[in-house]
Amino acid sequence: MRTRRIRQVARDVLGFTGFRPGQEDAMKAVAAGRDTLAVLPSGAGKSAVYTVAGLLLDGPVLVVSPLIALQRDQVQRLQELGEDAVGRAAVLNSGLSALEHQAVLDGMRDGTVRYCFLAPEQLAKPEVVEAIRTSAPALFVVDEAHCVSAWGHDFRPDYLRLGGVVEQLGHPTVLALTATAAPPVRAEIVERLEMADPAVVVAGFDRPEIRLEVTHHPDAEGKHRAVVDKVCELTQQGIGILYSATRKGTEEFAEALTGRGLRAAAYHAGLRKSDREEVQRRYMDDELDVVVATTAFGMGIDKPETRFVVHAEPADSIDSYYQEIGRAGRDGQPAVAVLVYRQEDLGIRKFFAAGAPAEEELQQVAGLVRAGVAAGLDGVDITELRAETGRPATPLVRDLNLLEQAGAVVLDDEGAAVPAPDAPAPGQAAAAARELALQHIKVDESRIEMMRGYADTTGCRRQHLLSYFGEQLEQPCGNCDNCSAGTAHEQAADDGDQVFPVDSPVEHTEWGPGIVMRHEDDRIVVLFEEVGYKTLALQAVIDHELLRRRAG
DNA sequence: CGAATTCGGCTTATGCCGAATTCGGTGCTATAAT
Repeated sequence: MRTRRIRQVARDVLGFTGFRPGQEDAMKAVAAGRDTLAVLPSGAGKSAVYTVAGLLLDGPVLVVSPLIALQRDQVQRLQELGEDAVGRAAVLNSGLSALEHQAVLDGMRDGTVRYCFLAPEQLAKPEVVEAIRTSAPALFVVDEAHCVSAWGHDFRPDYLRLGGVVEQLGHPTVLALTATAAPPVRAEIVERLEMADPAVVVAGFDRPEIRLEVTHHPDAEGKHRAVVDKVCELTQQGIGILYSATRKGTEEFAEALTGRGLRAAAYHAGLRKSDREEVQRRYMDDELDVVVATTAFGMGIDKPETRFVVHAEPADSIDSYYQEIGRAGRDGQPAVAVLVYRQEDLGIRKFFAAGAPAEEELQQVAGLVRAGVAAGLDGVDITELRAETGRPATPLVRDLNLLEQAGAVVLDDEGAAVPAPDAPAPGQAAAAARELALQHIKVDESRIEMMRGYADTTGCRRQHLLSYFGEQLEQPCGNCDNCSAGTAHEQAADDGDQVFPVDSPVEHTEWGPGIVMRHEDDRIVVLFEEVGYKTLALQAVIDHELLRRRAG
């Protein structure tokens, strides 16, 4: 019954004659009012889920999207389907005048605006949340949901507060969408968005058309040459993206490649907005052979005939790496992902992962909250903290989030902080909050180590990548450098499988509780709650009784 | 964490070397000046 309605709407509105893997399952779960996490590859397939499910639900659809450019694209896509078919779609952001802003909220309330796209920062404003609440949204979509875990902790902390927003809105059905998320990232998304007993749909993870290669280089100069040569070689076959970790790196590579006769341009967040748009437009219009970019380039870029993605430095995690190489070969034709690897380049990722707030800083914020409330305020908000400390808002929000997790403060609907009922003294609270931040850093560093593991493996690279995401590939893929070189061999089930099966909960003598993620030859990889991923030699584990199984 | 740049000491005048310092990625929003 519901299945028929879904198929009918998908056909009538989107012209679908069939579904991509996972799409229909996700639509069904959402249409049935169930919170859903859908891990589906690339852009087009995901937006269809909320477009269709939204039409079957009674009430407006709210879509949280990280970039304003992305929001505009989605609105345009819906507009092309016709207002008669899907209703009105609108964006809600700081680019609107006060009048326009109000008009969108009014439109949601009177039912004329069916889809509303906004960034999480909009939902930090209580009056916006309140206006949306009265429009009784039926569906709360978080697009690019991996941003919750990737950006929430320090860069865009409002992502961490979306769970509270969902509650304030009366818990409409929540749909989280992403193209990549390893199991612990999935768990964090579910937790942060306060999703209730969610349906988890994972499909179409493998991208067999992308050939996987890693080349190793001991020195910087040799690596630089290898990057330029590789890109020159690959542009014989088509266009692509070269990722570099720094802005300077993108400029230098772009210049070197231009010198080799290629149409190359750098892209990073330090360029003027108009220049960035121009580079993107040229890439989309086939006027460039290669875009040389930092991580600023990618989200929302859909260029299916991208033939290659080369990395001049490793990404900060396998999650990010998979996201970035996934931009190649979306047309289903052969493509290639090359990591030009030098061990020292992991250093810059470690630098980015560092940076816990100082204890004095946290103590000051905790102290100000306490003093403010003692002086008669209902709560201390960011504006007051900015005035008192002279520090920018983003780190202050991060500090408050850490203090909240440490049980020192409670944040109300207005975003104002009050001391928690049994709050520890500011000094203790600061120590606990800093401990939490250090724990995040350890986990981030362990994710970087997993990137090292990918670079160093002599096994099938695709098996390695997919097992990181909890997917098993039975046979070596035959489409990576290790398979071609003959060093890849089937990952045979070994003794470890009997004692510590994948997914089983374990406890380490030093690192505490964790979950077995995968087996690699004579080693096992465990994700520990407090220290992140660790690779352990199975023999040592057995000899020294380092791990024991625990009930889970 | 590592690369690039600047600084300082030594030395004896023009430059050289090691030590110290700095810098490095993602975007929203609000606000001020055209």
